Amino acid sequence: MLKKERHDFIMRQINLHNRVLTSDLVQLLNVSEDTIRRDLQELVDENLLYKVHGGALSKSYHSSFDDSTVYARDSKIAIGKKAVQLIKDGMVVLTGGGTTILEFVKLLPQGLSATFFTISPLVAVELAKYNNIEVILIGGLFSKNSQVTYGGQVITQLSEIKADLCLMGTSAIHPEEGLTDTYWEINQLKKAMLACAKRTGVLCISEKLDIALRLRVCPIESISYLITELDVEHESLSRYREKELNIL
Amino acid sequence: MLKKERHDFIMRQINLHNRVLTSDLVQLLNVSEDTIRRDLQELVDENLLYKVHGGALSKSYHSSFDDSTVYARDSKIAIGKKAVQLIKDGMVVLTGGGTTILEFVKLLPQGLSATFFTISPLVAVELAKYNNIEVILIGGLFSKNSQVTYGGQVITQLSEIKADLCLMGTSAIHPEEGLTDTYWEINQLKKAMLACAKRTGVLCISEKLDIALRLRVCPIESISYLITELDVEHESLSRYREKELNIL
DNA sequence: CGCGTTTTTGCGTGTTTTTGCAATAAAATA
DNA sequence: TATTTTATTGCAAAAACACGCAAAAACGCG
Repeated sequence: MLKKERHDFIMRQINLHNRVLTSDLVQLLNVSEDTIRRDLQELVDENLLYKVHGGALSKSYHSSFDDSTVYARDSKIAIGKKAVQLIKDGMVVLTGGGTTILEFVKLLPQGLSATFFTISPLVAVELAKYNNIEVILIGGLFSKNSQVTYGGQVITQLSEIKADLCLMGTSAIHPEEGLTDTYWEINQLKKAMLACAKRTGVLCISEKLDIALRLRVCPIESISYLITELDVEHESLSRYREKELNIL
Repeated sequence: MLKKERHDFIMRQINLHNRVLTSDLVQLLNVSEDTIRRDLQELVDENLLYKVHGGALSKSYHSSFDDSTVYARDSKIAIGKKAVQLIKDGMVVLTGGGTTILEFVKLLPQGLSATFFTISPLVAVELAKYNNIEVILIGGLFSKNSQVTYGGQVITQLSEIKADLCLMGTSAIHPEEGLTDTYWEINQLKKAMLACAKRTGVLCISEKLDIALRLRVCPIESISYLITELDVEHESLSRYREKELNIL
């Protein structure tokens, strides 16, 4: 293998996973540690990555580290970790869009082998970083606000899918009113998504609890899992515990 | 064996495997290392490949390790500016993916009112920033390498579209061989894209000129506009000027 | 044809690049 | 602190490379 090819390989790994371990590269590329170290040093000289003890980091990673632009990022990561537990090898999963789902995707285990349908381009791009995940992007009109595809075509395609699990973010959830939304199109979309999955998980930061908006998506009983960043025993969730749904 | 034959052989190997080792060529062609090295140097002078220690690499093999640092960004912006001139209010445009297209999208005028179909999630997200552009994302299997949707479903959907203009990036273009590609799926995809647009523009940085890969997408005559970062009168384009296509 | 010129090719020689190893230093971990 | 893991440095061997040279072949032209 040529040096340039090795460099390209390393850069691909870095851009894919934002980080790379020297020891992993040694195995993957089947060369000595010294060679990898020299490679990394040369890439540093070309200003393409950061070198740290044990491996290297992507440059864009550092800039996206102060990515505090994502509102309540810590909470969303906590939710993501819980949601990951629902995913098993071989599953067919349907996801919506939103920053919470995005954080969830970033937390999936590397080796996971599964099929993901999604209406969110950004989620698709993130999912594509996993080698063993098949990604199907559902196409249609693209919403400027919610950054997902919507409209009749999307709903038609959804009707042809049978997923094991549907994961979606939420605008509002209420113990009596269930899942609600403000926009007609998004409302229709969520109904269609619910309809094609055996079970549904709702990812919901605590501040969206106990809110009801104009349009009803589904009653609370239609939801299988409610996933928040709060402890399962937290009192804010007491009124949801009475209902027939699993709280994570 | 004549020198020209050797050169052709080397280029075939390169386009087939994206790389070639000096030592392999020595064996295959049964000549001395020096001859191979001279050959490679001459091919470099003709701008047909990259020479590296140990062999040579294809020019089209510019692995997508550009996340933050888009390769040849200036050139791509120059191309984008030219491509923008083709877009008029009310048009229906179909675009592929790739960094060149992405730069083009960023350069569109704010007020533009048009309809864009695209197979690239990233392009869709970028297009969504324009208020008066309707964005339709064509869904299907999502390719981890090229970051676009592909496969039967995409092609079916494309067949239902009638676009005024199709804009695509390119892996390789050659005055005689036309547009070519390495992967079957992408090849099929590009054919389908061409078929549904009245006119086609190819965005092509100059280093992709005069390269022919394994699979033919279309002859050069099927292209309406060739858009490079070079001046229209540049000599590298002379062999394309003889053909029936507009050069921007 | 003859003769000078150019092109092509391989060889020898010295240089540079690449790579792994060993010894030592530094950092992380327990 | 002790131990393990990771880095650094210098060194040496192998591989790849560049350059000049010369023989052979191809070419041009009177």
